Amino acid sequence: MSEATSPERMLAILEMFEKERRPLSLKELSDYCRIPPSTCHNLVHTLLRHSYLYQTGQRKDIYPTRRLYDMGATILANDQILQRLLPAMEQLRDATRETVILGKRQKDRIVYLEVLESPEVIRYSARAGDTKPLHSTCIGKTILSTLKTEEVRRVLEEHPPLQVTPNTITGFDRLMADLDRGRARGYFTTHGENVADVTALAVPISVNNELFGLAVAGPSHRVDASLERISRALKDAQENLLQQGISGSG
Amino acid sequence: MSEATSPERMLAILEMFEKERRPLSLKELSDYCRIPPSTCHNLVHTLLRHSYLYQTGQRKDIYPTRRLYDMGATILANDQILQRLLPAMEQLRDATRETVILGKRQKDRIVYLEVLESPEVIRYSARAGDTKPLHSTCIGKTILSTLKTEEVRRVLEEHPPLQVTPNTITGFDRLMADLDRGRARGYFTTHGENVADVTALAVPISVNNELFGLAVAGPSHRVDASLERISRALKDAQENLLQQGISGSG
DNA sequence: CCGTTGAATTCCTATATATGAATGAATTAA
DNA sequence: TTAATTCATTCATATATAGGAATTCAACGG
Repeated sequence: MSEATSPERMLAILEMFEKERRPLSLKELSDYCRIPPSTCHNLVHTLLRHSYLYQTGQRKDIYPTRRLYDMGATILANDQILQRLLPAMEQLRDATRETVILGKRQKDRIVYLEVLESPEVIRYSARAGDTKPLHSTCIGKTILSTLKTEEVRRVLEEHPPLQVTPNTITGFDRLMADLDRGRARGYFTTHGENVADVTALAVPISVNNELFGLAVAGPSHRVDASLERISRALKDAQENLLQQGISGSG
Repeated sequence: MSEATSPERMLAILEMFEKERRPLSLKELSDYCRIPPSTCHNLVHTLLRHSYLYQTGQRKDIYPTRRLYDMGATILANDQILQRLLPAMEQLRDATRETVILGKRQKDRIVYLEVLESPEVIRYSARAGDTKPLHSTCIGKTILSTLKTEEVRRVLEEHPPLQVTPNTITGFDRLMADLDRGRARGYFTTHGENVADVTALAVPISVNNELFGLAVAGPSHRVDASLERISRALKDAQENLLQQGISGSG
């Protein structure tokens, strides 16, 4: 029938407003989201009925109401994990002046749950909700490092690692060796393995017995030059959270 | 098939997190939202795939990511109408110390687009996205006042006015007389017609040739006692917006 | 004022989806 | 440790929905 499910299309409509940042007509939504007009009409009217959208302007232009924002704000304010980790993340961002990321494994990907961007104009830039591979990101390696060798092998077989950049480690043995190095030094790294010229470090963090990865990422030239200082700050943050009883890392 | 469409159910799931303010299991979502487990499973996994939800805790508890909030924030920040009206609304709220509301007609209802609540502990309380009837709210009367008599009659025939409170005006002639009084004095009122013991005043505001209603609402005992002062503040706000070229009221 | 154009809306049916029932996984109790 | 229970997941099919086509509506230019 359709190329996407109707719930997905509903998300696509909302995301289109996020992208375009202006009121859109039914036709525009239909075109941009690749949804047939009649189907788009139905979806938009469902959202209108529930007050997630309203009609503005004479040309029947449509725009989201505050409803979505208020919902997101309430939900965000009640996220126990983010609440508990945010102060330490802010401190780490300020100490390193690089982008700080909280991530978690979701099946065969890492999802970014929180991104605090560096104050520098040249910085690692990402958004909460972005997903990245397991094998080519430092948070991913952090997660993989907690698995048994056989489990890592199985994961990599089910989801063969892509050569994302020239530096990406795709071989099983080389990856295991890299994980060993990470375990030994207490943090995991990527050197341009997912994005060229980006160096990132990550440590495991455990909240409520659930595993997360905390990372610092930035342009290689800056991060490599301060690797000692940054890794120290990252480990300090991990230690800090452990002291607060938040993290019993693994 | 189902009692609600799948996009509606997706909204119901997100709203459930807003209501419960905590991670929920699939079973809980399924129960609370009255969605069969298998269907709920599908919807939740769609949201997981798109990073709107993530799995937290060991019991497969689920919670929304920041994604929704960030989307809402971007969209809200780009709402031209709210941006232009908000300063005047804040000023009006501070001047009256009562709840200030921006509303718009959506078919046979008024949708609240923005609500700035009074600082008083006893206050008119509402949320953006709430919808109210046309005939028993002051913003509704404001909108009706701009229609021709015959159009008002048709609207009321298609959506017969309910007796919401003992004070609700349901008769056509009495309502038209009330609209006339409103036109004469420059603002429209309700006296416990939609909620007992609530008095509200509204004026029309036009942005980009599109009609909105701006209202002040509060407990009758406070508002009735300061009717003169409050109506003056409301008209001042309207005048103010007109000066800025925002409002060419009707 | 009317004709033209493009968008919004409605309608019908082929088709994707919802869900009851069965299975599998995991947690708790005994 | 095993049994019991509860929850998550899969699957086949009855059923609601997506979308092409037709229609209505509205804006704009002549």
